[in-house]
Amino acid sequence: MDNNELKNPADLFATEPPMFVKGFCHDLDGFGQDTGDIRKPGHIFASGSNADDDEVTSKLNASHGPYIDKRKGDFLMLDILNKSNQNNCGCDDDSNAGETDTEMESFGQYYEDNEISGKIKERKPKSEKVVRLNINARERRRMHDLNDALDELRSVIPYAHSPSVRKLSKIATLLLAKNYIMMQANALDEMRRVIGYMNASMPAVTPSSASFDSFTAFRRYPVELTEVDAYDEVFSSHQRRGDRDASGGSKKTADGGQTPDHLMSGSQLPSATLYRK
DNA sequence: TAGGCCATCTGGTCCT
DNA sequence: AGGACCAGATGGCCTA
Repeated sequence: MDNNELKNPADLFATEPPMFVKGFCHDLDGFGQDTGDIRKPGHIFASGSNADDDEVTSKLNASHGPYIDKRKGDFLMLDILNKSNQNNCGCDDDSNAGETDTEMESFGQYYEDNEISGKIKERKPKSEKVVRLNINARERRRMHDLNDALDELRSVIPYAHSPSVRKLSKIATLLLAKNYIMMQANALDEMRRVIGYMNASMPAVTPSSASFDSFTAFRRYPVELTEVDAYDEVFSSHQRRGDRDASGGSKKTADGGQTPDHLMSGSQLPSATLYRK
């Protein structure tokens, strides 16, 4: 695509190729192939490491509730842990391991009875449980922060913010953000050309030096457009993966909802990115 | 029911 | 040593 060509911003926003996605899609494909059988619903995995914690989480957040509910669950788990420590007179040694702390026992079952491939793991002291739970909590917090940042990014991306439209997935958010940045960069570039043209033909309307500096400043940070050729390959990869939206344009969802054309045309997004709630 | 998306746990690695 | 970051594994929810 000629970068100097005047474009409809919406079209550019929708069709610019996702440069960084190639490896990502490849990884996703590999992921699906490698673990597809394991991930089928109902599969019972021997480790059970997450199962026990998930069981607790499920009790706290019936039916995979909203994001915030999961956080409640996390904090509750830590509360239980703290209570456990209090019940143990605040002692932080391992001497109290395996005692009457039934709450701790219930959600920390993994640490007690974890079984992989028939091998019983040794019991871990409570201090290790505390360390592990703290690490888990930190990781959860880190991912929550990451998701918060993604939410902020979503909030500034011009897409359908209607409550009837499901929020963008993580990958869609990143792709659209990238396209939006490229669209803005191209718009600036085009404006710069127009101003240059006007400047040449009508010296009397020369823009102020200050505004012109902003364009030259922009040129110091040129947008890399040379890698966009990879898009076709990436896009076709999406199609190979069964992207039903590959034809682009609006589509009706099962309950009659309609996705925004400017987002779906070009189909750079994974399927089921946007649909009515 | 398969596949997409997600949250979470976990162990490893790197950095301070 | 502790925290941040990362990637793999797992299971749940939802949609087509």
